Amino acid sequence: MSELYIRVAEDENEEPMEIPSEDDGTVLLSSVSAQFPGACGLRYRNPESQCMRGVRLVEGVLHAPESSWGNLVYVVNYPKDNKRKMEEIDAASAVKIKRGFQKTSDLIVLGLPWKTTEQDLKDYFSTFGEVIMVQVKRDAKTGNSKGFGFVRFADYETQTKVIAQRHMIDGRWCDCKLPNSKASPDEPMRSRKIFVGRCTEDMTTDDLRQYFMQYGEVTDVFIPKPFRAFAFVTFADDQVAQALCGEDLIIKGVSVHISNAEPKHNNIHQLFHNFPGGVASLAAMFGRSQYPFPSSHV
DNA sequence: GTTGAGCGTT
Repeated sequence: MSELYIRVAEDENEEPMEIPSEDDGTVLLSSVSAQFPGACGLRYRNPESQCMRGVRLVEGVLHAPESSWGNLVYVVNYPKDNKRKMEEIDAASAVKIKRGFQKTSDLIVLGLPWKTTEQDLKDYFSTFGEVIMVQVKRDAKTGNSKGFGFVRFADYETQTKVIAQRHMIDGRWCDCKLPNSKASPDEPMRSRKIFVGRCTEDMTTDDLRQYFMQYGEVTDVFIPKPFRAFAFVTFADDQVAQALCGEDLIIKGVSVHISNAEPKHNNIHQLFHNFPGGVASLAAMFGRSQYPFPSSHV
């Protein structure tokens, strides 16, 4: 065995990544595809001919050219048909990859004693792993607990463990489940704009812009006034927006829910949208069987 | 000041 690692890149000009070789000097294709999902082989530029050469691949094992990998940078091959597709998948999952492969989500905690506080929840769940968010839902007026809350863990393994068992919290058995809010995932609208639900009043457009910048270029942030607990964020790239849909993100310590922004209605629709009795009574007033205004999109 | 299956001020 000559080297421990070979240098692999997606492109000759990209920064290479070191991929481990096996004891016999070969490199497993699986080692490559672990870092470059979808990879089906390697190639390199032959220093003498300046032509690209393929690396021998036998049953998932990549063999060094001339018995040594040398100091060359090897370039990843993707299946021809899938190349475009792979790029799209990469872009769409870039957000998730940045954060790690297993995304955690908020868990609903059912059956909490009325007296249980967020500190109690945090203390209890911290025995399982790092807790990054807790909430106890309360009546806005009285401040009384509604007997349920939410918890979010840093690691997916923790989440899995917590869901799998019942929890004795302050003398009551409680259940942790994936909330219904994402049981029926909204879809399929390739918008560059996302709906940010469960915003709090202290979130400014700057806060949101600063936060969402990490995922891609933000071209607009809109917060309805007066406060309505949601906002819209528009990205330059629709794939960034799509990749975020369905996720719960934590901004200023609170969990916001990302979904597709529904197509914007024009002013006349907005005006009549909350009409008492609904659009049916409106239609009746207009002597028609249907909502009197043509629908419009985006 | 109560309660005990559920689902987070779109």
